[in-house]
Amino acid sequence: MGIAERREREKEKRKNDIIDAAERVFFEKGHENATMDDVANEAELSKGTLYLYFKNKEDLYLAIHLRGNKILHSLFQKAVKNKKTGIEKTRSVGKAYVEFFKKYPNYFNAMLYYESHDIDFADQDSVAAECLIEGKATLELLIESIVIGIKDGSIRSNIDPVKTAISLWGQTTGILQIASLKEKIILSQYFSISAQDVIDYNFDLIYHALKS
Amino acid sequence: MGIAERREREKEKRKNDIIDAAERVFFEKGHENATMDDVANEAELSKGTLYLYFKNKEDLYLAIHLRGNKILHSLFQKAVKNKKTGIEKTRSVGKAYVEFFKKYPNYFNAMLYYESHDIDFADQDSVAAECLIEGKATLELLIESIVIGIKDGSIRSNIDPVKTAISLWGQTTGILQIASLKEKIILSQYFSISAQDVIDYNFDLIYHALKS
DNA sequence: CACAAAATATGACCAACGGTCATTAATTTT
DNA sequence: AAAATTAATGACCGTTGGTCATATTTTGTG
Repeated sequence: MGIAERREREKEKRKNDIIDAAERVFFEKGHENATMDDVANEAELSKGTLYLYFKNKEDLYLAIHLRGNKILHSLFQKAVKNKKTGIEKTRSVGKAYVEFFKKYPNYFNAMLYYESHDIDFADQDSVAAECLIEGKATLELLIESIVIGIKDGSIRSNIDPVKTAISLWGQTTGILQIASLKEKIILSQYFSISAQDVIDYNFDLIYHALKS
Repeated sequence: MGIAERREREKEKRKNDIIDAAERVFFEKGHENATMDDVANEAELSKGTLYLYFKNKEDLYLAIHLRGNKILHSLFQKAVKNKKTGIEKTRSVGKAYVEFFKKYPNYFNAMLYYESHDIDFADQDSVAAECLIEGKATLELLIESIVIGIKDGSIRSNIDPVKTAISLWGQTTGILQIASLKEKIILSQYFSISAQDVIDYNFDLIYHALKS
């Protein structure tokens, strides 16, 4: 009964090839300016075929985001491993997020799209649902770091790990969003500071809020 | 020479009427699902006329955002006035932002659009350029509160007011973005916490980071 | 008032794009 | 080899943002 499995493999491969093509197109033109015809051409498939593998344009873009989120997840895992104390782990996770932002700006944009749009999670089989699971697993690493920090005394004990993790996630995403979209006009032109300055500065603030 | 002035007034009035109509449409359907034809119908004008007053759909939506930002600005002014110490002013400004988020969810959505999209500020006469100025004036109030707090000793002196203000702005926007878009699915369903919990919690974190 | 000039407004029209579906092609099963 | 199932195609459709030649209204002039 190897046929069904082979077909499954081929289907998965084709799906991946489409995402590969979609990345080339979306990363070059951006989500708004990229068209499904572009992707079809790049993938050397007809447009209709794309819709056999992905529900719609958003679903396809979320598939790209999912790849990015998996990268981020592994960066978080590395970050947690390399440090001893909880607060160091926590800070390291934050640094990993910034590293992700700088090293994979295109994936970061896909993440921003995910974070700033009202995604439809209703369909359990959609890519969106997968993103949700992957996103939770990623956040869980941050929560765990904070828990460890409370236990080892490096983080003050009167905080709530889950709320703190969500706060940190939202905060940092917000800062990186500004850094990404408003650097030229607001930061540089109005206040003569670099995105990196604000990012670094934000870390100090957070550190100050958490340490015991 | 009253004619030119009257015409100018009438032009301004018409512009406002269009924004009024646009609010009704955009607020009901959201930015993506609202069409320029909808707005034209609601305004009882032809579509072509809309384009005499606004460059494009985004410009019209930004005009709505500008109204929202002016409301926020006045809330900030009130917030600053009512408090004595710098840290109280700063906290009060934060509370005002949350009040804005709750009381004017539609304007808040317009603000989120502005914050999460790559707006074209090139044209000096566009609504986008006005938004920039208004946004800066609003942020300035936050900066000023922090400066006062450093002077009166309620905020620790080794922070940078501008960077802090930008950080707080980005952080809070990030949190409110999550609260707004991901409440149902992530916060409630996954972690059983309310958006309000996270917002309040975030305030405590920030307070902790700033106080001397 | 009559007529020209300027300013406004109109809506038919266009191009672009996301998405669909009847048809065709390829593969597997019988 | 024929039937049945699965996969792929691309012409086509509806919607929408935006335009522009034309029409209407208002203002200026003799």
